[in-house]
Amino acid sequence: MSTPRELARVRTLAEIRRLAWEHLEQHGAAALSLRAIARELGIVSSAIYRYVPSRDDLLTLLITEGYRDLADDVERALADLPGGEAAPGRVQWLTASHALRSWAIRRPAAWSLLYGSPVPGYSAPPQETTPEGTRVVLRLGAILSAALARGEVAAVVGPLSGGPALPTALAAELRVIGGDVEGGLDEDVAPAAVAQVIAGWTALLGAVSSEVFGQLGRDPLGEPEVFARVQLATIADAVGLRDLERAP
Amino acid sequence: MSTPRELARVRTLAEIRRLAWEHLEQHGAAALSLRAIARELGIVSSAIYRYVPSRDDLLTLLITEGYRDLADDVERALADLPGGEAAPGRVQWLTASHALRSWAIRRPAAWSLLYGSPVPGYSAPPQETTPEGTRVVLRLGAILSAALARGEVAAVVGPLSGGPALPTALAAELRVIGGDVEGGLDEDVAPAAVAQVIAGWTALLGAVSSEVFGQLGRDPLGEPEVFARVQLATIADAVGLRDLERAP
DNA sequence: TGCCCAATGTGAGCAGTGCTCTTGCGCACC
DNA sequence: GGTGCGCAAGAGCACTGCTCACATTGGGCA
Repeated sequence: MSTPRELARVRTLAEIRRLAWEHLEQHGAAALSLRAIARELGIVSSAIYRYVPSRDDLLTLLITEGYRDLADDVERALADLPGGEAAPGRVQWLTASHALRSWAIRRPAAWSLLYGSPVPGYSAPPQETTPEGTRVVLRLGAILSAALARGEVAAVVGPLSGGPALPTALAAELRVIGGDVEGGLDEDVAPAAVAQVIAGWTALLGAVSSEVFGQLGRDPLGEPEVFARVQLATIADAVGLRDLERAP
Repeated sequence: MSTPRELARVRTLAEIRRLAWEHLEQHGAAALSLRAIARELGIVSSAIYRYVPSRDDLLTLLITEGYRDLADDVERALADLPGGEAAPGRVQWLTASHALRSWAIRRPAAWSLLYGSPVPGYSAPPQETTPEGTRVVLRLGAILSAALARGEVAAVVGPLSGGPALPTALAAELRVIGGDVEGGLDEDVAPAAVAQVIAGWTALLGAVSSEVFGQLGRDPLGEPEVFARVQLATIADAVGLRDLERAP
């Protein structure tokens, strides 16, 4: 292994991915063109199929790479947090939220690819994208579970008290994570907590997507950073994460 | 006016819109093909340009039509509400939320067109889409404003107390609506309320989009209706709308 | 060192797309 | 009853994904 040919091959493949991202950032997912990539690579259009089986496979490649990069970013931000896992749950959640948002702002096309409307005629193969794609949600779930176990979460509100059972694969995974945490999650509280995490997650997706996609009008607010901070803090509130410094 | 020719023209245009929606529902926005529509219309491909200037103009047409249909749906649901404007704010908000969601479930491609990632190379002309596109948010803002004036909204939480000013066109519009309501909104509370509405709105977008786009895995929960109800109720909670029957 | 064959690059070609242009037909109006 | 305008037809351009037969070339083995 690592013969010159294989080395050249991975180099070419990396260059293809780089050009593909460049194209994606400029022209959007649906306009991703293998021919254009081949052209910029200085190669005839058909030769690209020596490296990438099809356009859809390239998309899958980019999607998993995007998920991985995003999750790495979030986990890096959490690792840089003073106190680490011992930091207050709300601080961890907000750190992850802001890492999520700034990644999306930095790479709007990538965000669009991961969390925008699905590319027509293409659906990502779950067995390849799911592992990387669920890392962030699961991390958020772990954060909330830990905070819950430490009593940092306000009482679950409204319709969720004694809420309905939510049997789902994601819920199961989240409950597993909850089980790993000191104290774990007893049966009464777990379904509601799972619902809270998912609700917070979809709210995060909505807030970030609205900003990235310009859904609130182009440059809706004079102060995007301030507004984003308010939005993300509101979501942290909605999830029940108490601000330990303000309200003891 | 209404000569036979003009009549035939509007009939053909309506048929084009119908076929376009059909195509959209089946193949997605980016795959919308004028040639295919012309083919199904029994017309040669170039003839379609007598009716629709370009593919992008057809998209604009569909987008405004979609916004209008959605807003009409929401307002119809609110009009059918027993009590009408006098109904509790939370009931009105939840009614609008569920109308929004079921419209999205019923017309996923339309939802994707309106609130998904923007179609690359195309951006909707704001002067044509904005009026219809903001009807639902503004309605939600009016509902929250009214509820606020009637004291049905829980104290604004966390970081929003005395929150930062949010000077924006949307905020201005929302404040105008608030001014129409009995009692109006005084300066202290308005910015926070505006932030609440926008936060609730983006959360709604996120929740609905996650469900429509299958972001939580395909068929994530065994009981989609139950889960949606919990999600939407959580958002109503987050916005601060109190459940008058449960917690007086 | 030299040779073989697999890995890679080439170019033509098929079917599809959006869009433009010229040509000619037929209907509606005067 | 003419006739001018609205409309359809068809060819054509440039682009896409993808396939296939063929040419080239360079790495690894004898």
